[in-house]
Amino acid sequence: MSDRLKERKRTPVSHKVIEKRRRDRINRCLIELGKTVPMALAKQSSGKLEKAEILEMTVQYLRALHSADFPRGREKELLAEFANYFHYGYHECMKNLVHYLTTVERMETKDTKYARILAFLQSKARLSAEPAFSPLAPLPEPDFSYQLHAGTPDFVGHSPSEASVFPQGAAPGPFPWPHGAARSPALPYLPSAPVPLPSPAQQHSPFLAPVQGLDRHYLNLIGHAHPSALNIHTPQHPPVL
DNA sequence: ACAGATAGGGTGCTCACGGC
DNA sequence: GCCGTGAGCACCCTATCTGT
Repeated sequence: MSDRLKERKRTPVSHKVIEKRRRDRINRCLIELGKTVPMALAKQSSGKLEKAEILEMTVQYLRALHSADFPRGREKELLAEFANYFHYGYHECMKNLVHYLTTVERMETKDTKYARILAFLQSKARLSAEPAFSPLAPLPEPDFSYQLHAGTPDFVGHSPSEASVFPQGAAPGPFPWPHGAARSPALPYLPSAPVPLPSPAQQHSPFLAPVQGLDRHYLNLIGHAHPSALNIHTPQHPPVL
């Protein structure tokens, strides 16, 4: 055996170190992917992201980039839409919660608990919006004015007397995410069930603006066969709010 | 408190490669 | 061709976190 090989002789300790370095490399690259893939970045900004999720989103993202009809030259625009779509979803959840609290729980908007819940969600929304991936399309500050003041335009029609929006007085749902899921569901990133999106005329908040630009390419990117799956072009459901 | 999920660390096994 | 080694993978164990 040569001296050079003797120097490289493996000991249990060295193997531990080598393995440690290898795992570190894997984790480093996963972190990089999390910062690079728009869907992962958007989700990461509001909570923990699993390694498996990062990989899944990366696969999905790469498939989208390599799809034949990906609109060349629109990459950055679409990346920003990916990020904004997550915040749009968060905003939609908040709106549903407001509806639930006021109609099902019959909570008064003056109620301190009501105010605290919304203040908390609002603070989380702001935090998650800060590092968003949006080099070309800065995230507009969501309009939360409806939250604490029933009767503002966004809030019109959500008095407790209008609980009939929910069938049998129940809360809207079932939500497409697994009941009791600690984390967001595995891919597909978007819920499989149709999601009622407001028509352009009903979109008052500037927060929704980026989403309006979503086209069939975007929808294909995230695994839906056709835009109608999300009712974006021809909403079949009345807007929740 | 408990169970399930996840991540990290350690170690054995296998394979490719280089020296003899 | 045989042998020793490094590198990678797979498995197991443990710690931590989170939801019920």
